[in-house]
Amino acid sequence: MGEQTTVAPARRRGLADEVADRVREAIFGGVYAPGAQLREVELSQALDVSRGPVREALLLLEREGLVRSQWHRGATVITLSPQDIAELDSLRGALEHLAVQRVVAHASEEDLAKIDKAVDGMGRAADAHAMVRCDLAFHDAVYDAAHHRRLSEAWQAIRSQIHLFLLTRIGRSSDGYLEHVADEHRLLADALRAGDADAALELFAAHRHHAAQVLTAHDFPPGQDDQSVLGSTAKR
Amino acid sequence: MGEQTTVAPARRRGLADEVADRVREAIFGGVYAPGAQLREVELSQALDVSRGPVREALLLLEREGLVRSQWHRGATVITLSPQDIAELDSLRGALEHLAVQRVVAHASEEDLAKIDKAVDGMGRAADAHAMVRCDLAFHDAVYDAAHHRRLSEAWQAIRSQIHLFLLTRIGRSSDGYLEHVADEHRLLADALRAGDADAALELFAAHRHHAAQVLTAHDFPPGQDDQSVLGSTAKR
DNA sequence: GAATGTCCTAATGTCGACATTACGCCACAG
DNA sequence: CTGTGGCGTAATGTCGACATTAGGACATTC
Repeated sequence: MGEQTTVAPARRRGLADEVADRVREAIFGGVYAPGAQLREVELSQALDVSRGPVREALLLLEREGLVRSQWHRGATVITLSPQDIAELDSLRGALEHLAVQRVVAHASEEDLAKIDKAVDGMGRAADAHAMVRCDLAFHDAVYDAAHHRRLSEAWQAIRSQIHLFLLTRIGRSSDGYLEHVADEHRLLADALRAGDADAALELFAAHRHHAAQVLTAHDFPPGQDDQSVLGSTAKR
Repeated sequence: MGEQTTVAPARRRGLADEVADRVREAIFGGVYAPGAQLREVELSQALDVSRGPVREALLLLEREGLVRSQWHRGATVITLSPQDIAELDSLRGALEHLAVQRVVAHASEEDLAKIDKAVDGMGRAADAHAMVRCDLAFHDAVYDAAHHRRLSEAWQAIRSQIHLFLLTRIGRSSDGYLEHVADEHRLLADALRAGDADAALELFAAHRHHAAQVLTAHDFPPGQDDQSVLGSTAKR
């Protein structure tokens, strides 16, 4: 696999980051369902740390939009309403739009290789949960290839929510996901490598729309107020 | 002024938010220059609070991108490199693109009135600092009118950096800003009210490009790798 | 003389205890 | 029976003290 031209920056992380990771995994693992309260003392006892790092970790998770905290009422796992999903879809669209443009414009062969590698990983995904992780890893690779720190941060700010969204999705309609997702991402990767911005943009938009439909279709009729960003860019 | 259809949510804020506000103002006021260290004990003594809220406030400021903190090395005010400005410009472009679309699609008369009001406020701006605040208030109003919580949050994540950018800008070329900015925003507001998405999009893009040029032009020749999102959609 | 190892200092990271707040229960007046 | 008020409890908000770490100055060695 890829040679590492520079050594890893060897940065040390505090307890807070560790705690944030554990809590995040717990949420994705179903330990804390959406809407559940995350009590500081409970977490600090369970993880055997003081409340300080736990507080800091909850702040980090709030930055990711995974939890919502209010004054003197603690933090709770978010619940994704249909409107939330529409928001995630449209915002993700805006971010990916920029990301795809930048990848097409100036991504190195190494960057593209990493994206391909992410696609390859989907073939080895055992269960749906693993596939979701691969799905996100693919998009991570795309944002990495865009070489845009703030864009990646903006993606990170909704990544966990998308993760939760995808997990909810496989809970509702597990069929058709495992089979088609790998092929779908292969198309995306190929379009990026081909350098065809418009084609890639359209494929990414279709990819998102396809994903969002599964959930919203069950809650209320289609025709959401928030259509994809695609197509309205140029035709003035 | 506008009738308030619902009472204010009356939410209480903690000390951390208060501290964050003070520190933010101090940075914008020039007390802490870009690159300066923000020591926790120093801040806690100056504001007469313990280090807990100060730590939390620094976390919040880091979420806004105003501060960068490293393990056991504390927080420092960010310094905006030309690349940073290019990143801010392009990301802001992606966000505004979505915002303008949504405002044109479904913004109420009340929303548009607030935007107009923000433009009116620019006429009464005494100095450049006040004008910068009005400038940001205008864009705040636009994002509010978009009625997209996560989009507003994404804007908040770069708002303070844009603020810093605009302050740096008036430090370099103070002429031409105070006179033209009000008119420029009036055009933006009118385009939004007219409901012409494409025209508004183009005006917003020109507005951003015009702002970014002032700074980047001094540092190195034009032709930055990161032109505005507008227009670069199709030609690959 | 340059490189290396060791100590010191000043900052952040972490902890446990106390203060403050919000929510629910229950009594009670209307 | 309904609405209001007070109280108790359990959580978060805040604080000060201790532990840990990074960076620099100094002495040491080859």
